[in-house]
Amino acid sequence: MPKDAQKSDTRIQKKNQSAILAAGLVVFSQFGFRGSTLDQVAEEAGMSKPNLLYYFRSKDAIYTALLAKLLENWLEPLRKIDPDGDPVAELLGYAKRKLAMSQNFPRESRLFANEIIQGAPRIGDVLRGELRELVDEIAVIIDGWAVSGRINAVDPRHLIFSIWAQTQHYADFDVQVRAILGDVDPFEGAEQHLEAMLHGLLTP
Amino acid sequence: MPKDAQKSDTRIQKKNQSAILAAGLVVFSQFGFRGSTLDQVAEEAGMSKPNLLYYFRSKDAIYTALLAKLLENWLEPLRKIDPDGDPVAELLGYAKRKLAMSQNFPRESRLFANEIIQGAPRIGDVLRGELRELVDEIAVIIDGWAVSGRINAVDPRHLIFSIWAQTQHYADFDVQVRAILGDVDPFEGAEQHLEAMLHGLLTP
Amino acid sequence: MPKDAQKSDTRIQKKNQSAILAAGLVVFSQFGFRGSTLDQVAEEAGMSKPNLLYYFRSKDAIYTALLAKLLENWLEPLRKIDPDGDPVAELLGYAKRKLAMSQNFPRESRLFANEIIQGAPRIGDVLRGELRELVDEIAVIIDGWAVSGRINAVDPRHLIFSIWAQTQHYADFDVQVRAILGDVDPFEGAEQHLEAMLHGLLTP
Amino acid sequence: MPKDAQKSDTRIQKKNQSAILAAGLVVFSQFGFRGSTLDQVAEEAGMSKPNLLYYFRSKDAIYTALLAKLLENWLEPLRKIDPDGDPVAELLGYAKRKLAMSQNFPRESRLFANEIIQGAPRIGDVLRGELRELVDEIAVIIDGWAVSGRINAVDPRHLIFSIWAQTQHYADFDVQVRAILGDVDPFEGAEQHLEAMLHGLLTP
DNA sequence: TATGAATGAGGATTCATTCAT
DNA sequence: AATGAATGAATCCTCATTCAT
Repeated sequence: MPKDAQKSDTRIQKKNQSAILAAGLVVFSQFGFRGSTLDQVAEEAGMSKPNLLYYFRSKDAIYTALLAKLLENWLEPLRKIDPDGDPVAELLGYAKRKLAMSQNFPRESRLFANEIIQGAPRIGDVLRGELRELVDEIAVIIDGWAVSGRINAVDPRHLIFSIWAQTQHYADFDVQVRAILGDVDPFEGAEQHLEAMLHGLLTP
Repeated sequence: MPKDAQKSDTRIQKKNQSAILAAGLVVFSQFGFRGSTLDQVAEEAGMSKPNLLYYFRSKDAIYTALLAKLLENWLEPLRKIDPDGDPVAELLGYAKRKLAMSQNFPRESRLFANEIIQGAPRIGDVLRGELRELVDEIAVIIDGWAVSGRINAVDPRHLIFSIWAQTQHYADFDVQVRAILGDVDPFEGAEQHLEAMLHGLLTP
Repeated sequence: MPKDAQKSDTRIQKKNQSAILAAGLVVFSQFGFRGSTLDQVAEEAGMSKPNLLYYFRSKDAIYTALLAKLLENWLEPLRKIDPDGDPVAELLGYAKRKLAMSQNFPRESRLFANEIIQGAPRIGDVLRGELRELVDEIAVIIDGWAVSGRINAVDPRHLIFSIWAQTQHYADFDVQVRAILGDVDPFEGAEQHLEAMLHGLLTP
Repeated sequence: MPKDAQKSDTRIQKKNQSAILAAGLVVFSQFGFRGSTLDQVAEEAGMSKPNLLYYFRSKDAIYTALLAKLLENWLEPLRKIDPDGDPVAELLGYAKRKLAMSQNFPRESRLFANEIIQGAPRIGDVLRGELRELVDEIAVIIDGWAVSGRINAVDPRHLIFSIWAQTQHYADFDVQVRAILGDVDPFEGAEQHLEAMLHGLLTP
C-alpha cells in the first residue's frame, strides 16, 4: 500500500516514514546524495534496505521527500518578518532566528547547502519560483523602511544574502569554525557579532 | 615513472598533470568527490582513464592533490593583511580580494565548500593547524587595532568568519543568488553591500 | 486450510482460485513464467499478493495448476475424432475445432507455446506420456483410413503436426499475422485455406 | 571505446562481440529475455559479467543487437523466390529452405517465436514495415501465378503463413515433436509431408 | 607514454515468499 | 480469509582499478 502513500497512513507507516526521513537527513547531510548509500540510510533507520524501498520508491524518492519536507520550515522565518514592526528589531530578529536554526538544525542546513552547491538540480524551480517571490515581497518591505528613513539605504537582497551567509556559515562550515575557535562556543560570539554588524549597517 | 612524481617532471608530464587537475576541479566542484566519476574527469581532461591513473595513483590522489594545490592560494589573501596599514582599508581590501576570488574562481570555492560541509575528512588537519595559526596571527593584529581605538571593538575571528561567509556565498550559493537576482550581476551590489557593512561595523 | 486444497473447497475458495487462475492465464500467457510477477497476477486478480499465496503455495504452483487445468481441454478435440465417421470430414472437423480454439482461446495457446518453446520443463512428462499415447491411437485410426483407401497415404503424425502448427499459428503469432494482414480478419481466410490444404492432401 | 561500437572494431572486439551474441542466442532462445540472466550469458560466453557490459551497454542491448542481426537472415529466403521460375518448384523450394533453417538454426527460430508470442515489443515495427512490404511483393507474384492458371487459386498470405507455421513448428515445438516421434528423425517425414501438402494444394 | 580490455567490489532495485495480525 | 509489513536472494549495472600491450 505505501510506496510514497500520503493519505491514511497508519501509525506504523508514519513511524517508519519518519524514521527513514530522519535517517536520510543524517546520512545525506553528511555525504551528499551520491555519496550516501541506501545501506547507510537503512542502518541508520534501523531497518532493512528492501523495507526502506517498501516505503519509498527509490533512493531519490527519499531524498526528494526530505528536501520537500524541510523546505517549508526553511523558508518559514522569512515570512515572519512584520512590515509593521520596528525595522531594526525585525531584521535582527530574523537573523537571530536563522542563527538559532543553524545551531539547532545544522544537518538541515548542510543538506540544502549540498544541494545548492551542486546546482540545485532538484529545487531549482522552487528557488526561481516560490523563494524568489518571497524575497521580492520582503525586499519591498525593506525598501519601504529605507525610503521612510527608518533604516539606512541598503540593497535588500544583498542584505538578505548576508544574513543567510553569516548564519548558515556556522552550520555548513561547522568543522572549520570549530577548528579555529577550539573549545569556544561559536554561537555566543556569533550572535553578538551579527547584532553589531546589522546595527552598524542599519541604524541611521 | 610518475605516479605522483614530483621531481624532474618532463614538459609533457607537467602538461598532463595540469590538465587532470583542471579537469578534476571542474568535475569535483560540481558533483563532489563521491558524485564524480573518473570517466567524467577523463572525458573533461581529454585523455583515457588509465592514463589518468598513470599520473595519479587513484581518484583520491587526484582529489587530494587538487585540494593541496589550491589550499595555499586560498589562504594567500589573508597573509597580505598589513599590520601597519590603515585598519579599515586593510580589512576592506581583504574582503574585496575574497569577493574577487569568488567571482573569478567559483569552482575552487565550491570545491572547498563541498569538502568542509562533509566534515573536511582530508583537510581537517590543515584547518586545525596552519589555518588556525594564521587566523590567530591576524586576530592579534585586529585586536591591536581595536585596543588602540582605530576600529571599533570586534571579535576578530567572527569578523573573519563573516567576511568568508559573505564573500564565498556568491560562489557557493551561486544558483540561489542568481535565482533571486535574475539578470542583475551579483557582484556589483555585493561589493557595495560588503563595504557598507564593514564600514558600519568598524569605523569608530 | 487451502494451499492447493482440492476437496471440500468452499464457494469463496473456488471463486478465488478461479480468479487467480484466470489472472495467471492473462499474465503468464503474455510475459511467460519468468517474465511475470506475482504483483501483476495479484493486480489482475484483484487481490493482495499474500492472499494469492494463501490459495497457492507459490508462483510456480499457480503456473503449474494452470497448465494442468488447461491441458485436458487442450487435448479434448483430439479425442473427439470418430473412427467410424467420414475420414476427411473428421479430420477437417478437427482442424476447424483447433482453429476455433485459437480464435477463442489465444491466451491458452500462447501459454502452451511459451512452455513448450522453453523445453516444456513442467509438462514434458505429459507430452511423452499421455499426449504421445493419444496421438498413437489417432495415428492408428488415420493409418486405417489410408490402408482402406479412403484417404491418400499420409504420415499421420506429421499430418497432426501440420494441423497443430497451422491452427495455433493464428493465436501464437497473432501480432505477426495482423501486422501482415492489416485490418482483414485472419480467421476467415484461415479456415478456407486450411480446408483447401487438407482437401488437396487427403482426398484420393 | 566499444559500448556498441560499430566501426573499426578490432579483431578482439569482433571476437568478443560474436561470442556474446552467440551466447545470447543460446540463453535467450531457451529462457526468453526476462527469463535469462546476464550471469547465464556471461557463463556461456566464457567471460565476466562486467566485460559483457563493456561490449554492450545493457542486457537489452545484447538482446536487441541479436534480434537485429538475425532478422535479415530470417527474411532472406523469402527474397529468393523467383517470379520467373516454376511456381510450384519455387514455393516448394522456399518451404524446404525454411524447413532446413528450422533444422539448422532452431535457436534462432525459437528466439523469434519467443519475441513474437510476447507481442513483438521490439520488432513490431519491422513486422508492420519491412516484413509486410516483402510479403506484399511475394503475394503479387503468387497471385500472378494463380491468375495465369499455373497454380490453383490460393490466398497468398495464408499460404505463406502455413509454410511458416509448418516449418518453424519443427524448431519451436521441437520437444513436443520428439516426445511424439520418439527416436524417429522429424525432418525426413516433415519434408515429405510438406511436399505432399503443397503439391495437393497447388497443382492444378 | 598511452590505451583497449578486463574485473572485483559494490550499489540500487526487484521479487517471491514469510511473518504478524 | 485477508492483508500490511518485512526480508533474503537475486539481478542489472556502475565504477575504481588493474592488466597487457
